[in-house]
Amino acid sequence: MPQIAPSLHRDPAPSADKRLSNTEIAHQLTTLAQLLASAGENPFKIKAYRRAATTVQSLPESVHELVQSDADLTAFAGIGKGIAGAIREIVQSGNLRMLDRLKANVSPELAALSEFPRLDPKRVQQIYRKLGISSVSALREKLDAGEIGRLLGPRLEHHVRQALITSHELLLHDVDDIAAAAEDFLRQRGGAKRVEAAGDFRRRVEVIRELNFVIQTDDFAPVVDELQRYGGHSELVRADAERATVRLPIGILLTVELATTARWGLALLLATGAEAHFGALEAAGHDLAKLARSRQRFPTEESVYAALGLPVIPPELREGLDEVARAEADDLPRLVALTDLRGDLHMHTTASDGAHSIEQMAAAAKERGYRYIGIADHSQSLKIAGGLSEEALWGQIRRIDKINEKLDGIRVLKSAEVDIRIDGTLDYPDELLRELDYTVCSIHSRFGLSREQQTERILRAMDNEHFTILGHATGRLLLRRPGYQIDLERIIAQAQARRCTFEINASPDRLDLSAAHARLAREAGLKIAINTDAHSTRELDFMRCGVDVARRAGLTKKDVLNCLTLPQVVKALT
DNA sequence: GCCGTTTTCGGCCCGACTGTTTTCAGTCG
Repeated sequence: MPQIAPSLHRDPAPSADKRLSNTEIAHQLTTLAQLLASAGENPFKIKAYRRAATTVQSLPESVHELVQSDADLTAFAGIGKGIAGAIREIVQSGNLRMLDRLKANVSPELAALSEFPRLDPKRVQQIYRKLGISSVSALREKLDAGEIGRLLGPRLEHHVRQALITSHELLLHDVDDIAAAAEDFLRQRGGAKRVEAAGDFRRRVEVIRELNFVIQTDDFAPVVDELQRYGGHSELVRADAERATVRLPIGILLTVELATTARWGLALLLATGAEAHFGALEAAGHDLAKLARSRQRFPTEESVYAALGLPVIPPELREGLDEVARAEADDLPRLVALTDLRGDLHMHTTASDGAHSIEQMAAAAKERGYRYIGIADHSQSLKIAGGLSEEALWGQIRRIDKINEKLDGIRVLKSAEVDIRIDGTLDYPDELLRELDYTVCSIHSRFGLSREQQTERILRAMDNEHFTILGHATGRLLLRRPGYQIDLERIIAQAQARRCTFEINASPDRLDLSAAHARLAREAGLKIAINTDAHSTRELDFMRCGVDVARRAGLTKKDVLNCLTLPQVVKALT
């Protein structure tokens, strides 16, 4: 079929032809970062370009338009004068001279690698040499054939796989800001009259692939049009008269569903999920599908659940576990809330790898309404994190006593994040551990032990009478690293026998215990701590993420150790 | 290259251990 000549009716302005999306601009910045990395440039400079690229990808506004309207790009985090200039050059000329120069100076295979921002050029060149290949397509073939794993080991294989597959998942904590921006966008640019988040995000699932909103508007088509302009351009994945999905520049999907006032509650419930929850409702004889077919009004979720003869089930519990049975028995838990927390039992200070002093952490905690905090700096064997020597911990104990004399309204508890050594012994002698109010004991080494060995290691550690809380029980890092293998049921049984407990580590990439694990611990009757593991005053705000997990696990404030008052917690810890 | 409750320079972890690709790169917080 012959090419059709461009229509003469169209706007002929050449500069308007190619409007770069934020994705394309960010891509140039990450490509540049890759080439700088290959050229052995200053790592901080490389990081700066990567960070700026992420910022560009996260913006709902079109950076192209921002440049054209002469907006100040340096107002955005991680974009200073230099990178703002680079972005302007990309938008105005379509390319970046520095990038072209660097490309011209490297071999074609290295230049090709720069298209894959997460591929480490050094490691790939190593693979190229050993396998006698020189292209990304060959690399992909070798990966698929299992040769990289077989010849070069699982770690390199993992690296290549991660780098070649574009990530379409984000941590819940990172999506919080994106969801807020998307909601604004839908109201202001889309003209939506009412917007409410649903889906996994509303159920507070720890990793998000798709962001869902239910919206109300008189005209859905302009919303769909506008969504495709999100971040300059967002690819339309699917759309019909009442539902549209785009892929945002940052990688995750955004789905918007139209609802009326009369059916708002039903639409919200259906968009919130999870499928397993609907399955559990159906299995218990609650015919949600019939309600959906009816002409009845369901303006709120309350009205939907009421029609099913049930109280409202909190979104965090809608996973098809025991929530429907508990709702039927009028036995839904009153889930723990952020305001129920009275303290935080795991944080670091400048004594090890934290950014703030004991006094600063205490002041910041007091501002958040806490009555106590526990300082749990790293122990001596964790050199990289500046773990405290025995002498240093003795000194910190004395210092905390002095600080407590001066503090008003908040008490600092003495603790340490004590390494569980390979043989299951703790990283400080008993006579020192005895001086602490409690301990957080964690594994920070030898993740590769077998399930049996790792479990034994923790069980042995719990034999120590000074063991109080198991820190980040599995060591997982979401989207980066699976945890080490443990037999949690045996460890829970030992915790019951030895009067130990667990924490939900609220660090957004840990969330460890997971909701499923926290549920098991709760069912065993253990009181679980929700701890931020904060390394700065700002990270005390991670508590919200831990509370999300606790709620998904069905925890009430009675199940949470640091919902106790100061006298109660002191008693519970002795 | 960015940034500032250590603000216009000098920071932005980094240091010991692990384990096999057996000699240094990856990994822990």
